[in-house]
Amino acid sequence: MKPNQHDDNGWKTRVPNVDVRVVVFTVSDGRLWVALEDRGNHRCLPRGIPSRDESLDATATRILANQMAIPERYLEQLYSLSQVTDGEWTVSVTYLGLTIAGTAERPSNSTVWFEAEALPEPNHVDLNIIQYGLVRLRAKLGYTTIAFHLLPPCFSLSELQHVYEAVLGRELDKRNFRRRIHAAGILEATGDARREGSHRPARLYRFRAAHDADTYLTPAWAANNERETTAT
Amino acid sequence: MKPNQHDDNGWKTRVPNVDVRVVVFTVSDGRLWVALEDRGNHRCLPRGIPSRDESLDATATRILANQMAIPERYLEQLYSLSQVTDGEWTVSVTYLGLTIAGTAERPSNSTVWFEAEALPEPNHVDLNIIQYGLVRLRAKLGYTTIAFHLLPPCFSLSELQHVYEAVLGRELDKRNFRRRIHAAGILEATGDARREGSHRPARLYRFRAAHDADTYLTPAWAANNERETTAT
DNA sequence: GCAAAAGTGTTGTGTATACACCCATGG
DNA sequence: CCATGGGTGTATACACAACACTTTTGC
Repeated sequence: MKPNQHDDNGWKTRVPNVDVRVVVFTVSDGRLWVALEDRGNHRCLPRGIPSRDESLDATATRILANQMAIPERYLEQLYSLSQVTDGEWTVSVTYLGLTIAGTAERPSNSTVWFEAEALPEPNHVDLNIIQYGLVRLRAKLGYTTIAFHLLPPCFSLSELQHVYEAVLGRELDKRNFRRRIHAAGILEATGDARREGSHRPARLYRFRAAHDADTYLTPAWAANNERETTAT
Repeated sequence: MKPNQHDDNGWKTRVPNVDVRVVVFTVSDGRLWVALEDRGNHRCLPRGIPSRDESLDATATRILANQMAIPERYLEQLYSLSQVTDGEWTVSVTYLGLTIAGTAERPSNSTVWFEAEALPEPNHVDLNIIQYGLVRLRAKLGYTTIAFHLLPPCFSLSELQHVYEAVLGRELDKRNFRRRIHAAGILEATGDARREGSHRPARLYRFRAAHDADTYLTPAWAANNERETTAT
């Protein structure tokens, strides 16, 4: 039995611990990465305990900002599950997070990035959560503009395509991809171009204001219904 | 302050209560209904407290079976949220459930069904959950076979179409609907027909074995990762 | 001039939509 | 024979996949 277990007075076995765990993805170098927290002898998903006065979304943001020094660009709740591990009963609320590679000002030394295809030995629960997060992320690429959040405000179409390819794990046809993006009407050209090699410069784009389409499967009310209410 | 609040010893404000709430839909009489629990002075979503030795899915099933006498056919987790209501901090894990109208053997007298379009005065949190459940159900009609669970094992194509129409809240074209269903290859004719009025009898169908496509956005591991594990 | 990435169109194929009439039965 | 719901096909528009070459630049 571990010290913080209180089977004797009974309450600790009847009320679960609640934690929030976040699967943060980023794309860098044409590959997809997942942030894990380095706890010396093992690595696990960034996690933390919600407090009474914040929403679960806010908890997830706080975990990333304070513990991992990761400035998150996008957060979406994934799934909740109950587990008993080493005698501790925990209900975990899991989140999918996206960020831009290399945007942390002072990278936390407890944050380590792993390629999504070559993860180390996280526990089974965390591994399942990561895999499910990837399933959701891949699915959402198809019908939302979620990929925005993996890119800086200004980018080329090739960069955008590389993000899609890194997440999906397969190559896409350049012409079909560009047609689809243009048809969606979500980009506007900045007018600038970027010269970065012995080849034709790339035109740069930014996303238009209305990014809201990707809150599709996330209930709109989830962000702000977490304050005091009166009804039961 | 309510009696079960323990601000003085501190732990109750630092560990939330956890409950599970289920939005159960059924289709009957061409309309969509939601089950609420009648608590005398108010009505709310069926809810209950998870216990240590069961998964959250199992909690939801138990709530429906024991409290509401509703035999659920389908369950899918919706969303989790944290709220402080009347001084009580609660993390609620919400579920979408489907059932077949009139299948309860001994209907519970605390279960009342309301039309989804004409709900009474549930609290705001529950109302939001119901609306979000409906959004998810509608979305899933399009790309899964979730509607199966709102019908008995044997049914006519018109009955199936009526279910779609009741959930979506709009009429569908009969020929396009039937073509789509047939093209999906998920039905097989029983060979029987049903005579039930002064008109041509309807051929009856059943669903083929492979219903699993609707576990799409629900992680496959969610059902059975809830037992004791060893790693952190 | 050549290597390297940017950029551009057409064609076929499948999928969704709109739409109107005949069929089988009970009374 | 008629009212009622069951059952069927076609034409059109749109979305998606396959596919190859020209452009601009740095060196």
